[in-house]
This record gives sequence, structure tokens and C-alpha cells, in this order.
Amino acid sequence: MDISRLDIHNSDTPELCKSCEVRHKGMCGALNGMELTLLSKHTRQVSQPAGEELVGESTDIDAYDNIMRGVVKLSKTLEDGRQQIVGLQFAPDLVGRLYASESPMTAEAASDVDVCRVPRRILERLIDGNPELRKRLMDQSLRELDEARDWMVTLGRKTASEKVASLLLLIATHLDPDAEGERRVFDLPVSRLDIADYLGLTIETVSRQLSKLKGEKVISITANRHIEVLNFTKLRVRAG
Amino acid sequence: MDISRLDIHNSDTPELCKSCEVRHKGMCGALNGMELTLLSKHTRQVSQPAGEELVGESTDIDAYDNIMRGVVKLSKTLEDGRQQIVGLQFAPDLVGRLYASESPMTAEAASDVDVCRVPRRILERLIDGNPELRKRLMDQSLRELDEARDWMVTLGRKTASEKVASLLLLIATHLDPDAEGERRVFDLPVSRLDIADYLGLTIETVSRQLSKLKGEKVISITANRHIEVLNFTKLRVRAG
DNA sequence: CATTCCACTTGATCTTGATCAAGGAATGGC
DNA sequence: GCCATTCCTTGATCAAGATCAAGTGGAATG
Repeated sequence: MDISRLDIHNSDTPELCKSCEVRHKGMCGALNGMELTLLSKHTRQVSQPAGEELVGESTDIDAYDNIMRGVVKLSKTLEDGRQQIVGLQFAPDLVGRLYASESPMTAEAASDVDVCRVPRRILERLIDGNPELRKRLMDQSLRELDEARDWMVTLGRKTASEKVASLLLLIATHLDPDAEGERRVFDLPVSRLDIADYLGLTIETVSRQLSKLKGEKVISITANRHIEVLNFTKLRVRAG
Repeated sequence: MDISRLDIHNSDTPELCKSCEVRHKGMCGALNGMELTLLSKHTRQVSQPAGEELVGESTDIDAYDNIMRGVVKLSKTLEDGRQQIVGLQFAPDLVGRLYASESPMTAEAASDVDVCRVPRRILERLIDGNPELRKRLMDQSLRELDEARDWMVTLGRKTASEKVASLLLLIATHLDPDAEGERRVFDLPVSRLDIADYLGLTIETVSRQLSKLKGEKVISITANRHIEVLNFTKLRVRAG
């Protein structure tokens, strides 16, 4: 891999980097706002439609994907096909297990996704030379660890009803972060099967719990995926 | 906090640091083998009997504990008392959420534990100045993240029987790492209740599954806590 | 417009693991 | 050694959620 053309410096015009306006020249997402521009032919923007795989379980990692738009789901599968979603990632997260040559899980576009793809060696080199980037990635890793452990409580100790409420709460927080008061509006980025696989339930149970929340006027659902939270306080109480 | 006396350097005699032979002067565990000696009155060795709390959930973090001997359990509790163990830590792990002022969970001595306690500010300063230590802690965090996600699969998608086998496997790996062939011997560092809280089960179910494994001659149990694995291959198959 | 397909919902029944209840075995104090 | 206490096991019953089985509705296709 040719990294001789790699040029890392604090950009005088970091605005160029925002939202990847300068494609193939700027790194965005988590790496944005760093006032850092990576001028390299290696970095490029990639769009994936929902359902498309970014990295497969137990496959070689040769690049990291910085999410700019959309939702990525991380999952693990047992030999007999049972699946567990172990995390959702949103912009501006970086997708990919740092410092591993093999991915411990599958990363898949849940919704349509735009990412900025950085070759592995390049990012690892960037990290070494850039304390702020290093700190940022350390923070993301530690935050993901906190989230994974929070979710272990949900998986191990909550009822089906609490699990579903917890997931709605999680998604609402990410997809409608600025909302105030009782109302939240968003589109579920995942299918009922994905929800079930995230919560350790079956699709039938998920469906029943959503119907129950609908019947109790905590949420309203239109077109299967469009959720309107009517009573956020109640939803939080349900989540335990 | 007085850190003026802090002196960090690569030790010429790292042997002094092994197993904390020089107490109050050396950092051990994860920090051992770093050929690094921290000469500071702030670092000290602490022994905690089983059951004693090291850090409470939502309490201020003012020190990190480097495990030198024993097993530490990390847990989270819901308001109504339901508990989930979100991780076990063994020597030479570092206990404590890096870069947070408040602990997201309880850390408790599962067995009798010896730790090397380092004040928070001191360790954070050490990290800044020491790339190898930084890498080591990053690796630990990423490994813990992998483990948490593996456990999410166990919690969400495995049966009671598979869960219990998975835990025995996990503990055997840590407490009898050098064993070869089919036999493994160790003492459970945790009670049945802890096992249940780690697996998202009840003590009754755990007890029944252990009895089943005993009946099938996969393990033998003496004095409640002493486990002898008779057929490691079978145990691995059971773990799914 | 009819048809197919897919994602989701709803109902009936079954199973796994929880709960309730009792008793047994190890541990600590005196 | 004896007692109390705590931890663990085992049995009987119950219920949450899984499984099995039909639908429903919306979007895509011809």
C-alpha cells in the first residue's frame, strides 16, 4: 500500500471537510471537526443501500468506515443461525474493530448509508501521529463499552415490554435528539426481525409489544416503520 | 493532589516490580512488565476480602485498581433491585472506567483480591506520557468490548444450558489456562446468585443446569465451588 | 387492475425457565 | 460439638415468551 503521499496536518480551512464537501480529500464524521485534512487518494466516499454488508464476521479488516449518514448494525451469528445484534452505530461513529486484523462481527447498513472509507494502515498511522484523533477513538471505544454493558442489563434482566421500550428510547435519542417535551418522531432504521435480534426476542413478541404500546397511546405507528412517540415520559418509565 | 513527586521512567531493574515485591513503589498487574516504575507515595497495595466493594455505581472515581490476585465482578442494578453482572475481571486487568469522573457500575471483589491502587489523576498523567501504557489500556478496553459483545450473544440467544456451559468455559479459560487435554480444575470465584446474575437466570435454573452437567459426567462438583471439568470438548459443544 | 410478495400482525398452543416451597449441606460462632 | 445462618438443591406449579399457524395490508410487478 502506497502511503508516501499521506499528508496529515491541521487544516487552515477545516470547513472544507464538513459533510465531505471535498470528496476523496477530507475525512468526515467522527474525524470531522478535527480540523484535520488527509490528502490521500486512499480515502474515498462509499454509499451502501440498506442491507448491504460493510464488513463480514471473521473476515479481514482492510478499511475503517466513518459513518456520515445512516445507521449501521453490528451483529454476531451462532453456527446454527441464531443471530444477535450487538450494537447500532450512527453518524459520526467509526465502524471497525481497531487494531484487529479480523473483524469479530458483521457490520451491515441498516438504512442507506454513506461512509468515508479509510484504509486500515492509513488510519492506524494517523492515530499514532495524532493525539486528538487517538483520544477521540478511545472515547468512542469506551462509550461503546458503556453502551454494550447497558444493553447487557436490558438483555439479561428486562421483560419483553421493557426491552422494546428501551430500544425505542435508544433510537429516539439518536434520530430525534433535539426534540423537547413529550413528542418524538423518527423512522425505525431496522426491521422487526432486527429489533427482535437486538432484544433477544422473536418478531411476534416485538410486534405484540409494539401493538400494546400503540393501544396504550404511548406511541403511534404508521407505515410499519414511522414512529411517533406521544408520551416520552411514559416510554421512559416502561423502559425500566 | 500532590503529584510533584511523580517520577516516571523506564526502570533499570524492572524485576523489582514483579508481583509488587516493592510495595508502594511499583505498579504491577497490567502495568507490570512495562519495565516502568512509578515512585510515588500515592500508589499503594490494597487487599479486599470477597464481597467488598471497590467502586460503587454512580460514585466518584478517584482511583484505578490494578488487579494482582483474585477476581473482580462488575455489575449494574436496576431501581427495583434486579442485577446484571456485566463483566468479570482477572489479574492483570485494570479496574475502573477510564476518563470518567463517575463510575457507570459497581466493582466488587468476587474472591479475595489484591490490587495496586493508583490515584486517578496520576494514572491519567502516566497515560499521557507513556505510549506503551496507552496502547496497553486501549487493548484492554477493546478486548473488554469484544467480550461484552460476545456475552450479549450469550444473554440474548443462548438457552439456560448453553449459558451455564459458556460461563464454566469462560472461568476455566482464566483460572486454569495452562491445562491441556480434557481436564480442567478450578474454584468458582462467584456464588450461584452471581452466576445467575451474570447469565440472566435464577439461582434455581443455574443449580439445575449444573446438576444436569454433573449427571452427564461433563463436570464434577465438590464443596459447592470446586469444579472439575471431566470432558472439556463436550463442555465446549454445550456452550454452543 | 389483478397478482404476487414481503413485512408485519394476531391468535392458539406449547415450552422453557421463573416462581413458590421445602429441605439439605457447608460455614461460622460459641 | 452444637446451633444458626447462609448457600445450594430439588420438586411442583405457573407464566412469559416461543412456536405454530393464519391472516392482513402495502408496495412492487405484470
